[in-house]
Amino acid sequence: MNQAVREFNTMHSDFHLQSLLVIDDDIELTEMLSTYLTSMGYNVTVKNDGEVGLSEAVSGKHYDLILLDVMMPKIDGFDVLKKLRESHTTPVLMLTARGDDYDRILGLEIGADDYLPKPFNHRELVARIKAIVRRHNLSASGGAIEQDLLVNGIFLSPSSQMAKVDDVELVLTSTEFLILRLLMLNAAKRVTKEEISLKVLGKPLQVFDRSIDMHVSNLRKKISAVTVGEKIKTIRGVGYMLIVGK
Amino acid sequence: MNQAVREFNTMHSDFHLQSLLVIDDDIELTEMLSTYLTSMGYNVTVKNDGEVGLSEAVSGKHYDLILLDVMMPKIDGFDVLKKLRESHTTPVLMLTARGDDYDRILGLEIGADDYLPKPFNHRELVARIKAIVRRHNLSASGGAIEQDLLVNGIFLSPSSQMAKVDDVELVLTSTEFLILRLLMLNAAKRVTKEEISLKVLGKPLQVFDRSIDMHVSNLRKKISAVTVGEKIKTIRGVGYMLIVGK
DNA sequence: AACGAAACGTAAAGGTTCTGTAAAGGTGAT
DNA sequence: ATCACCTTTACAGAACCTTTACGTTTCGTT
Repeated sequence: MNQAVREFNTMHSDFHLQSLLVIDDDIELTEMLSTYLTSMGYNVTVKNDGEVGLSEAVSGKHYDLILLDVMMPKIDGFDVLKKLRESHTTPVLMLTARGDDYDRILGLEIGADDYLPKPFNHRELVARIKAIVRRHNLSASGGAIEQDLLVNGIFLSPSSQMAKVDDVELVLTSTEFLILRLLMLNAAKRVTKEEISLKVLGKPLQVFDRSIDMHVSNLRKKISAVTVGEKIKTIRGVGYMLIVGK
Repeated sequence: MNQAVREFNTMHSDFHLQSLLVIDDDIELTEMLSTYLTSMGYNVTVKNDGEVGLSEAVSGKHYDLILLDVMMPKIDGFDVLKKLRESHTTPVLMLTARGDDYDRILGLEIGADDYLPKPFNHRELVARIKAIVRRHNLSASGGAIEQDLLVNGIFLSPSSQMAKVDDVELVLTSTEFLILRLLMLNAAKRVTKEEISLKVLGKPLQVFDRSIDMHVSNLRKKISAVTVGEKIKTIRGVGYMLIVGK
C-alpha cells in the first residue's frame, strides 16, 4: 500500500481519486483494465480510439496519468504522445505488444515516462502507475516541508516520521502516522471514515471494510501504552475525532 | 554539469552580469535590495518564500550568489541552505536579524560562505558579495569548501572523502560516501529512496530497483564492523533515516 | 425496560509488500 | 585481463495491511 506513502511524501491532501485515462483500441483489454483499476481506487476513463483519446487528453480535464497503447489504427501511440507533448506534461505509460528495445527507446525519447510490454501483470501495472505518479508529484512540489504539529500532548514530526506523546516516542507505521496526522490537522473536528480512507489509504471506503477501525484500534493501543486519558474519540456512524485538552 | 557551469562562470565572469538570488520574506527589504543591487550592475531575482526560493535555487538556472534570510516562516534559512547543499555549491550569504554567534556558527558549519547581521550597510553588502564571488571563482578546483560533518559519532570529511566512526576510519565507496553524507545532512529526518536515487545516483528510482538497499546494506555492514548500535534506521515504504544519538 | 439491528473494539489469522543480503552479473578504469 | 564497484537476481524473513470472527456497545423501536 504505497498509496499512503505517496500522499505523505507529496503532502497533497487531495480529497479526490486519481484519474487515469486509458487509450487502447482493444475493447476486451480496456474493459478488464477499467474494472481492475477502478477496484484499485482509480477514477478510470477509457477511449478506444487514438484521436478521440488525444482530444480527451487535451480537453482540459485533469488526468494524473495516461495509459497509452502503441498499436492503434489511424493514429498510433507515438503520434498521440507527440501531439500531447506539444501542450501537456501529463505522465504517460506506454503499453505495447512489441517488446523490442527500439520501441522502448523511441517512446521514452519523445516523452513517455515508462513503458510496459503486453501482456503485463496487473500488479506490475499498478506498481508502475504509482511510481510514475509519485515521481511526477515529487518533482512538481519540489519536496515541500511540512510543519510539526502539537495537540493535546501529542507531538508529530512529519520530517522525521516520528510521534511523541508526553515526550515518549511512539513507534508508528506509516498508515497510523498518517491517520494521526489527519486527526491532528482536524483537531476537535469530526473526521469521517470515508475521508480517512481516501486521504490516508488512497481508496474509497468499502462496505464491510474494517481496516480503518483496526488502524485506529492499534493507534489507541500504542498511545494508551504511554499515557492516560482518551485521545481519540469515536463518533458513531461517522468516524473519529481528536480530543483537544481543555 | 555543475562543474561546467562554474568553469564557464570563472572564465567569463567579466563578460556578463552576475546573477543574485535573494530569498527573504521581508517584501520591503527585498524591493529595496532589488533596486539597489540592480543599480550596482547585478541581475537580481527575488523570492519572498523559503520553499519557492529553494526550488528556484535548484531549478537549474545559474546564480553566482544567493542572499538568504534566516528568519522566514514555514522553512527557515538554515533548512533552505541544508537542502541546497545536497545538490549545489552556489555561494550563500546569510542575512539575519539575530546577531548572536550561535546562529553564525550554525550557518557556517552547514555551508554558508558568509554572514551579515541586519540591519546592514548597502556598501558593506556589496563588498561582501564581491568578496564571496571572487573567492568562489578563485578556488581553482571549482569546489566550494565543503564542511566536515559530525553526527552521532560519525565523522565525515568531504574534502578528503573520508569517514570515521568513533575515530575508526571507514573505507567507503563514493556512492556509500554520498549516501552517508545525504543522510547526515538530513540527520533525524526521513530521506526517501527517490531522493537518494536522484541526488546520489542521479537517476529516478526504478520500480524494482534494489541498488539503494544494497548500498545501505553495505554501508551498515561497514559501520557495524567498527561500532555497536543502530545508526541507520529503515522507514518502511519510504526510505532511511540517520539516527541522532540522545 | 426489553429487544434487535447496526456499528464498534479488537484478537487472531491470512495475505501482500517491502526489506536484508548473498551471490551472480555487468561495467568501466587501469 | 584484472580490479573495484555498481546493479540485478533470488529468496527468506519481517513488517505491514486487511479480513475474519466474535464479543460489546449504542440506539431506535416496541
